[in-house]
Amino acid sequence: MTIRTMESSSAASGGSTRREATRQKLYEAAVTLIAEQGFSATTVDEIAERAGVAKGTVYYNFASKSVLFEELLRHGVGLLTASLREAADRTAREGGSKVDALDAMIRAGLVFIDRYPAFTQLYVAELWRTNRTWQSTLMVVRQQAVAVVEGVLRDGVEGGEFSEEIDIPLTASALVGMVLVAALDWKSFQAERSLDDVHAALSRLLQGRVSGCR
Amino acid sequence: MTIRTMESSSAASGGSTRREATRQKLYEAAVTLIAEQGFSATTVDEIAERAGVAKGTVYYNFASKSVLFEELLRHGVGLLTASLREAADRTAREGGSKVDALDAMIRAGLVFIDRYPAFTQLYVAELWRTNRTWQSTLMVVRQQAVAVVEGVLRDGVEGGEFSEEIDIPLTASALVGMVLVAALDWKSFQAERSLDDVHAALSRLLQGRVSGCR
DNA sequence: GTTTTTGCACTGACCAGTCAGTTCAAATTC
DNA sequence: GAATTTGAACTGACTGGTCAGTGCAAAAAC
Repeated sequence: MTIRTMESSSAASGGSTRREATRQKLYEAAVTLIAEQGFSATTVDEIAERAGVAKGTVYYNFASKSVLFEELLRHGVGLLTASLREAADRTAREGGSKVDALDAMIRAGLVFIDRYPAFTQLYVAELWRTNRTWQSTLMVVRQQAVAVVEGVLRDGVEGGEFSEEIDIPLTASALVGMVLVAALDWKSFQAERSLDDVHAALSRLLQGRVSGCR
Repeated sequence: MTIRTMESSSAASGGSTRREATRQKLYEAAVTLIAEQGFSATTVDEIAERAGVAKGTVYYNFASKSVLFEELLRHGVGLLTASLREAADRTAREGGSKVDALDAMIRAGLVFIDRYPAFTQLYVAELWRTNRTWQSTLMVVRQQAVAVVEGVLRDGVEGGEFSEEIDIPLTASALVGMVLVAALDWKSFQAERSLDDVHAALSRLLQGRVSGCR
């Protein structure tokens, strides 16, 4: 058991120290490797090599391989949550409806996945696992993101825009799933298509315009 | 290089030999362990122990750990595809519309995930990875399943039931994602809810009845 | 002069895959 | 029908390699 005192004392978030730059390089190296191969199949030596640092540096900056991964997860989902919230808020500010807000969040989700496909991949791969040390981190972080969608749905029901009958958590999950899977398939199997294209298809589905909306 | 003559001569499919029973036990042991921990983190010793056989038996029945996993994938997705196709065919036979067919397939998907949650979990975790030996197996098998959904969409467009504007592969992905993520969240976070409940929520979403269908 | 990084040798646990040997039910022989 | 043989199925101790994590002295960065 290594002693590693206070990870967060000096420059917890967004610091511009040298250390922060090294950590960023390590995140970037780890994210692609773990997305490709999975956590267990990725070695610390590989991560260090891809980041262009010595192995010792990894352990100078993170207590362990798992801790590196956990902080990576927190970091990534933090970005996503901020982006979703920003999309919802912007729509509200501009006086859009709640469907507009959902639509804006779909786009924000697509933009995120477009920019960080490896992170998304890795996140999906770990999300429903059990018995892993970082499970609780993952749950917390998931809830933060899903809560944004649920909030918009709740507001929509209260404002009379959505049916009272809808099941908020389940509908939120389903919407997230729709975007997630469509986007991952897009990136994996038809990477040449434009974001607007994908967004248009998902919008149509959201608004029930597939089956003519009888 | 071990010599392994004709795997399939005597009782290739559904045979009731002792060997077949052992393989089944190994599949069942492997699927839960790999779903929980991932492929690399799961040891062959663990699989053997949970299946109640000796390690050597694993290697008597499968050329390697990866081969065991690949055959497990093929086996599982085979079941899913058959079930989806059955749902689509049944609806057609009974004179249902294409929306009815999609709805029946959503239910078939939920039933499958309800029965084999571990398999689903493991499948999702591996699907978008790259650089793994079983990647091609996974792609083939994925396409079989998605093709069933695409087929129904295509028929629906031809028959005038769906808009000509829809993007078939993307919409199919999105529908699959909707069911997949909603169902995994259901199993992981609100396992007490009934299948009918979940199905109702997804039906509503499919038919655009969320936003009142203006 | 303090913080951070490097390079590298080392350890101990763990694990995929191997192989010589065992088991036992069915086939063969007498 | 009792004795013997066969071989597919199974066993588990063993091996060779891999990898997370350590330790530390010296260099570099600030």
